[in-house]
Amino acid sequence: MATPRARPRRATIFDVAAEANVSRGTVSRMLNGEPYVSDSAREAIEKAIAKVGYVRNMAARNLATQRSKAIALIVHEPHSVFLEDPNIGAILLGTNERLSEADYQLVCLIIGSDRDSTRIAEYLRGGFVDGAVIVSAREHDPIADAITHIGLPAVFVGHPESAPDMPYVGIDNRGAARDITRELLATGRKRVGMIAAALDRDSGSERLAGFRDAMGDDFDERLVVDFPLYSRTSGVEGMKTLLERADDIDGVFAASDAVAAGAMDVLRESGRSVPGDVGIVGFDDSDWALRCQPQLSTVRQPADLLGREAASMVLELVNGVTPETPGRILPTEIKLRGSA
Amino acid sequence: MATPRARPRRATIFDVAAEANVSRGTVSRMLNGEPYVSDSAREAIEKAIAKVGYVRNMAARNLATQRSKAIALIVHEPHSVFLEDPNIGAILLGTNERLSEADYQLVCLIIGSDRDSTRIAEYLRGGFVDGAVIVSAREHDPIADAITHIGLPAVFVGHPESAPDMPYVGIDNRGAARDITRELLATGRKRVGMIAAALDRDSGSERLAGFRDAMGDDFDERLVVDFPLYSRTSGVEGMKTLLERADDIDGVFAASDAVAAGAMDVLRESGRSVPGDVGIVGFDDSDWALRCQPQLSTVRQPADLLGREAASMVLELVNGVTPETPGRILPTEIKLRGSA
DNA sequence: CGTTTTTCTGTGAGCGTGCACAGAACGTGG
DNA sequence: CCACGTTCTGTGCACGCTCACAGAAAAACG
Repeated sequence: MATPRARPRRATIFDVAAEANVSRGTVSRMLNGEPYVSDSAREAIEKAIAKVGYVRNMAARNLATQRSKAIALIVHEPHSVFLEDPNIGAILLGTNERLSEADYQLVCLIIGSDRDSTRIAEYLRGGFVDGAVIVSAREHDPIADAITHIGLPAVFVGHPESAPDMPYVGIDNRGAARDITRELLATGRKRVGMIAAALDRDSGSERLAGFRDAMGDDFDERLVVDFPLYSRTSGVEGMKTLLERADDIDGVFAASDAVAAGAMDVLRESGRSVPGDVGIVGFDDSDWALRCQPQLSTVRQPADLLGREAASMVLELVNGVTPETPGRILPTEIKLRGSA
Repeated sequence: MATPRARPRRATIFDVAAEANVSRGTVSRMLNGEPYVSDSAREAIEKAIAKVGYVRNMAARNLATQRSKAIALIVHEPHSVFLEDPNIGAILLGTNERLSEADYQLVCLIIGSDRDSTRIAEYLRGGFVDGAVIVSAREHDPIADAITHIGLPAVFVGHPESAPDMPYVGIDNRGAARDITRELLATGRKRVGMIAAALDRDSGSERLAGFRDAMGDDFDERLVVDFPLYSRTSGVEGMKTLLERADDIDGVFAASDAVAAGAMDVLRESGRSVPGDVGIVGFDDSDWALRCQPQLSTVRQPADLLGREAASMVLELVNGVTPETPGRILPTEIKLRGSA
């Protein structure tokens, strides 16, 4: 394994210049795709680069240009949710893909405990990244506050009320929740409840608002329960509570597919059939929806596109383009399957 | 939103030095926790740092020290698997956690298509990262080859035969597969098959080998099917094929929980009961295992610890410590639930 | 063929830090 | 009070690159 520190000195721009019989300036220009490089020089440099095996030293470049060519993806979720919620993974992939195309790097900052919060804030001020995509920010999220304070270009996935002026990309949670609830009602349900989740986030509170919209005068506060997380466990606990409160309940809107899956398991155990006795609808159109028996009627949200779009917006901000609109709303789609 | 490029000049070590009436050298020493800094200087510097709001410029530091304080996590999987396979998320979290503790950053490199492969290799030679953790490397993976060639400190999660000398952390796939298969056999099954997956990876081929070990003379090649991915779809297709080949099959070892879940769905649709008519066991002990009806008997593998351990090993390598053992094997555990 | 414009090239300075070296301040023992 | 070791501090240089500027070469024009 040789001596560990023994990696040979890497070739620099000087070596290339010497090999190609030109100056560093010319090499630099060529590398950055600037005009005014003669064909002969270009050719010689290309050969020299191949010969000495040159690759750019990014630290040096970053220092000189004062940018890092990296964007942070900030995920503020407990680890369990990070694993369970497929949206986060999809957003990550979408963001990563878009950034790769622009030759930027994705740096993952996963905030599990609040203890991490200050460390991350520190990091963001360190010039490691040129911008940030913030996923699943809570209202009054300390990280979000820190970022607006630092003035780092950032885009939210979702639209927290506590950061109204920040650029964001999201979906119409309220409208979609209203629509899917109406679909549920259209199957003739009389006693409809909701298992809400994550009310400290815009997605959670908006979905509840949409449910309320759809229910109108039939809205019954006692048929709404809420939990901190979009998790299967929330669905299990929520459904149990709802059944205790109203055993004649015949419709449930779950704040996410994972929640719905948990609820369905409880219904099955209690001897109720879906959709016969109880109709149930979810939100996300994630893996969970297809794994349920019967498959879940839900709202499809384009999580990967949210990531892509957020990445695009950050890149614009970083390059000094002020976006024409403060936020972008991506379309959702109702997916009717067997569960309601 | 002011002018985009107008972020004020950041305070440097010079500003701190001036403010504290000492020289940059002293500030630098203090920052790096070196000895020989007087208490009075230390105090003055601390105050100055707070006053001018100084944070280290990492680009400069990286340039001077020739290290980046970042480690790459290389995931070579199609996007669908990245989302579906909970192991990857868990490894990511474990790695991230350990690196954070050591003040290193995680840079995610997700290779979806082979097109990315060369780009990533280029990146790794660019000095962006001091080391790498490689997840789910195939045999003769081009990235793995590139890394060994570059001489970048790297640790594999898993142990591809094509990179026998690289440090790795893994589990005893073969032994665990053998044990779980024996559990299945112990329930009195006579016609037992396997839905294998990812035979181009050590985990996949080892699990098949373990199955073979357990079956001994009863091993029947026709009762083994294999698919490229550890996915639910593989389980669905695999189970269909197995039923066609032998409709009296009464036991199945699925190469992962996701595969098992797909297989169970097919069994249910075909009117067979689990574990009554067919016993089924999986591998991973992921979310999937608990979501099945009945819950899945499987092998628990400590994915988060694999990530942690890999991170620890990379950090050692980066700091010039040659690990006493080339690889570390973490223990697995049989989890018996209702499915067999 | 001289002059202006355009294209191309080389050079110096600077980005913010770590590190090695030289030297200052401080105590200690003779 | 001098010599000496220890603790502490300041300075120059290097890291590898980009950028602005000035000057050379080539092209265009009258």
